[in-house]
Amino acid sequence: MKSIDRPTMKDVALRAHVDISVVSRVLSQDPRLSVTAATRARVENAVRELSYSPNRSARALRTSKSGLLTFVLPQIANPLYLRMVSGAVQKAKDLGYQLVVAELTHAAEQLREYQASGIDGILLATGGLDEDQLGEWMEGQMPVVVVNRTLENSENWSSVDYPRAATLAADHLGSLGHRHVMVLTGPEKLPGWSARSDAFRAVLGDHETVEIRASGLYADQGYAAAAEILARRQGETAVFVTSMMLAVGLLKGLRESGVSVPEDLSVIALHDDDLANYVSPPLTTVALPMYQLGQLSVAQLVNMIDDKKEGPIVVTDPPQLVVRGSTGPPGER
Amino acid sequence: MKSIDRPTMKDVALRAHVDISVVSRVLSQDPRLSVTAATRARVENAVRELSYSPNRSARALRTSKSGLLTFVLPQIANPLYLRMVSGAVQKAKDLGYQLVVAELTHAAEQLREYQASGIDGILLATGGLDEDQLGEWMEGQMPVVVVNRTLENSENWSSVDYPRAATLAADHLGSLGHRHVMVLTGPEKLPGWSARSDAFRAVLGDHETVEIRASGLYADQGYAAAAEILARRQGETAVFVTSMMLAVGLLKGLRESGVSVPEDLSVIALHDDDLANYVSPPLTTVALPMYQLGQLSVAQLVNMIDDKKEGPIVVTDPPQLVVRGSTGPPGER
DNA sequence: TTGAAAGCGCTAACAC
DNA sequence: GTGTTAGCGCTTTCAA
Repeated sequence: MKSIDRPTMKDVALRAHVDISVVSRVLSQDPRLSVTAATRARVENAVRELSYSPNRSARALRTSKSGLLTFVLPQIANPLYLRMVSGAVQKAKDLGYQLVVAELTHAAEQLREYQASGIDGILLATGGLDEDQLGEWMEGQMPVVVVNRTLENSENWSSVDYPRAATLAADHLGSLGHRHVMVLTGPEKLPGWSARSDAFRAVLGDHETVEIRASGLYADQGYAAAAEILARRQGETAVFVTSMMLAVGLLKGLRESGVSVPEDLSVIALHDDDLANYVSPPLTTVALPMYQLGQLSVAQLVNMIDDKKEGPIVVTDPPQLVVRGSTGPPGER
Repeated sequence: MKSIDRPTMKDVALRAHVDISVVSRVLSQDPRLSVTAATRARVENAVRELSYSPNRSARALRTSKSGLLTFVLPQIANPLYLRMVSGAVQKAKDLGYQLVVAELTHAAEQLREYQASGIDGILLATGGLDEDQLGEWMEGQMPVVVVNRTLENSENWSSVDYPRAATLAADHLGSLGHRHVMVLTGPEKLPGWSARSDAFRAVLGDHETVEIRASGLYADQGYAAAAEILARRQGETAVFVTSMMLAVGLLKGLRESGVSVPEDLSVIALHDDDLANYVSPPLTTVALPMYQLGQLSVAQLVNMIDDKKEGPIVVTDPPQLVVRGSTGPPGER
């Protein structure tokens, strides 16, 4: 399959009766441009008439910038990341980049591959790695933004406002009358994660709060955690889950154990997805602006590529409480 | 942020005491290579010592092949497509390509953009467009594979074996004792879709089968269809749903109408996802090899790019019945 | 304000 | 079997 020859800058130059370099200047919107209005118009006409668009490979070679960003995900088939990717795709397009997706497999060798592959920067979404493992990524010469978590030894991260979201969840449970609440959270003792439970406890828990760690972030690990929750429960009337898919699994576990939600136990989770409507009972959540997180992370990365200073990003769009059926007053039964 | 200068082919050539063109030949594994074993070894050593990897932009410019494939999706945030994308990413990497993801928005203008953006080919997953709308994509000079559906006027499509999957579903319901079954299917009268219900009817339905068309393929449209299903139901004891997310919504609709599944009505759906475990009752499905579909579609596309003849692809990995809680004998209550 | 020219790193046709 | 060379399409310095 052969693609028809597209017009080059030379063709445009010929048609506009100018030198190819003039075309280049007009197209690159050089700030200190020195082009007559007339010349510029001729060039722009020629571009339009030929429906010329620059050859990305040539530009990439010349400028040593590929115009490619890679979004590295722990596993693509995870609904949690989809809105983020969607936002990232949109923003990348706006900024003239294309977004390549990749799955994180062998961290170390993979980084080398990326460096070899000529991409301009990396978005790294991988809550599971600790800061040591992340080290080699951050120290490489390639711009990297770690998405959806905080970092202590680097400013190259972006996140949504988990403390605020956790506070919203705590307020909701508090206003319902809950005083004793368990926390179901992710597997690792990572800074981003403890921030979620800490903020939560700051509102609700002057007393001791039982915190259960699931062994992962997916529904099956939430399902597995149900048993531990029930075993360690001592009068708690609600569970705060720090990541939605865990709650989806938990709901199933509780159902099978004959615990009714929310009469016996209320459940609220961070992150929202259409899916929350379809579990039973529908899951009360705090929705977080993941689409915007994707967008802003790309913007941040591109700034790094352009050598503009850029600190960490926290998306300011406020989290939204979405009340569905899984929360209610305590001990209603 | 400045990336350190990577070694070029020239550096390798210098170190191996050969001409740059020899390096090129060794690296491109030219079939009719004419290189001494010794020279080849020297080159390979130099490559290793410098950890050289070719500059993709330069190669792209020279060969006018970017090494980029774009996967166009109707909406990224749809679990249905995830495994496909995952398989495609994996295969693309194996074949030396990178996979760019994009969302389908304005079909017409977008195609032009792709042509301008220098990608080598397109995977198009968009069950919603009819063959006319697809026309401009197929007729362009760019290789396009339409993924997950059949086409009548083109061979450039790939699909899983929906008829076989539908047959599996029908067999399951049949062996359970169901004789009167409704079909809930997608919105359009597309060839790929009628194949699903036709195959199903071939097994079960000598008699007339009521077919309900949902207005989309997502859970909310399945939810909306519940009312119509119940209104038009005349003794049917099961529903065959041609796409999983519809069934997820349907289950909720039935639950809210007080219909118990599977006692009052069995539900079985095409496509499987972990999610099916977490709805209530767990959904019986026929799992389809979507990961392999992603892989094979990429292979097919790359063959087109390489001018190798390639007909349509139907993934041969067999569909698998996954019995969960939503199917049972009719009228058990 | 515009033109000329070099060269980014690589491949491939051709010469030796 | 190996080297020479032209040039892919573009950006950018320098000269006019």
